[in-house]
Amino acid sequence: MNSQPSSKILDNIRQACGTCSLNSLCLPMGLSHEEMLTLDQLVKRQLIVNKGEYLFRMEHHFDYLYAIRAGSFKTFLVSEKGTDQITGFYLPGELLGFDGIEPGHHQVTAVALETSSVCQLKFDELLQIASKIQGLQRHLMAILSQRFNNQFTISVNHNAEQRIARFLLSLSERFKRRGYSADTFNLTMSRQEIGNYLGLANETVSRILAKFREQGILESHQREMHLLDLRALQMTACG
Amino acid sequence: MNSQPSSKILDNIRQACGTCSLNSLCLPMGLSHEEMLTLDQLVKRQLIVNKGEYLFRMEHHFDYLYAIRAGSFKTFLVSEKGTDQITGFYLPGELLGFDGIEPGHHQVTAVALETSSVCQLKFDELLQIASKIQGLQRHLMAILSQRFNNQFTISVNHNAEQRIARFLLSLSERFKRRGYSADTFNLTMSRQEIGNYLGLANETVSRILAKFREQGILESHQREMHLLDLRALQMTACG
DNA sequence: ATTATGCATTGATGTAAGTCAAATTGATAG
DNA sequence: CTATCAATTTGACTTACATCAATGCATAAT
Repeated sequence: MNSQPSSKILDNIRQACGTCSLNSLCLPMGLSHEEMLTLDQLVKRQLIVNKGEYLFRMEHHFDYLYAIRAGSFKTFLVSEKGTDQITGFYLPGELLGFDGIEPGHHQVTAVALETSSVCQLKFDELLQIASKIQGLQRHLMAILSQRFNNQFTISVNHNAEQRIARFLLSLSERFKRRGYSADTFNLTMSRQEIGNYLGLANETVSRILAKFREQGILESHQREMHLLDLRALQMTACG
Repeated sequence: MNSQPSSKILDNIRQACGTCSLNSLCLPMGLSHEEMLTLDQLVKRQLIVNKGEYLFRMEHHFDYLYAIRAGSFKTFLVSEKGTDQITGFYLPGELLGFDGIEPGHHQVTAVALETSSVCQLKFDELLQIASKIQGLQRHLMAILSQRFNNQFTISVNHNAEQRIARFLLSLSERFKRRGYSADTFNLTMSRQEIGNYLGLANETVSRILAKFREQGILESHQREMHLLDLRALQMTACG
């Protein structure tokens, strides 16, 4: 089964992540800063995905997780009658592909929203390492559990305003954690895609953003977002 | 740190699960049938929770996962303005408590919907064992990933009929896997609770169940459910 | 520049589901 | 057996958001 000894695998991962500025986000508990110094295997594990291209497709075999180095992705599932349901947006430093673990093939399709760069991590190897490294195993489960919890943050019992406020705050939070501005960013998804994700019509998204502008909560032009009053946005999110 | 050697811990778990008819559901990949024969530590790890009692509470410290032996639970979070949001229902053979992994304290409160019996599993010990047993680690992640995926099965882009149809099918499916009838079962939750979970008013739940009755899709009286036409229900679920 | 093409915005109208209210049923206690 | 209380059902009315439609802007292609 495991032709590669796990210490060798571990070395490869160390090399791959050593110089990545995002390593603390992908696998924060797993590998100490000291462990990650060399980089020669990095390029081998790196992948460029152009805008609109698939990273993986629903029903295709599951082998890898992907850590986003740069860019962004959406995942969606295609329903019985052919309509898409967007299930998530993914930003730099975030892991994606977990949806394939169980039946062994992906439950969703992942598409790049802009030209993006990802690191490919063989899931089996990652698990092997996780069983060796204190905290990594737990961290992977934490990612999954948090993702599940957050799903209810943007949820069925919230109205359109609250959903959009929460969506913006979620993006803001995530950009901030990655060292980007928490109040000024470009959306890489359309109104249509936001609406689909939140269960709203794109017109509703547009109207509510207009309302937020009128209220002085934010400025926006097309996909440029500038949040002016995070506190007010939080109040709106709560209702 | 680990005063107990992991082989000792493993023995305890074996003993706890050896005679439980649900072991194949809780930890199917982890422990072979042969491994689980003795039972003397079982009672120690078993817990009875009466209807309406808490299994764990939001913001309380996270240490344990719970495997349901009998009964059922709901989990909910309390929003900023004090309203509840039900985040899940849990049936025999299912694990709950994962919500606490990340910040180290629970994100939701778990309440018994009827008198229930659960097994308490120390999460740290479970992880220790998972790193030893081929497949268990992966299985735990699979549970989490599936749960996340399923969240979109009952989702924002579906109307009231579809949500309720999907909810019933989900219950049916889960009862079936546990060896219970797939078409006849008692709901342990109120219309109010179903509505809260699905983002609908309890009146809407009531009305749509009435509609399903008229259509001959099911018979229901209070909380007794008898699904007559699973195929039709599936069609409704898809729209 | 000029036309195409897709996305965003804004307005007018319709509808699914929420809210409010009352009636019915069932469970529990006295 | 009757009273009480909660859950469910059903009806009348309201509303938030969807849908349909038209217009305004961008970016890209000619």
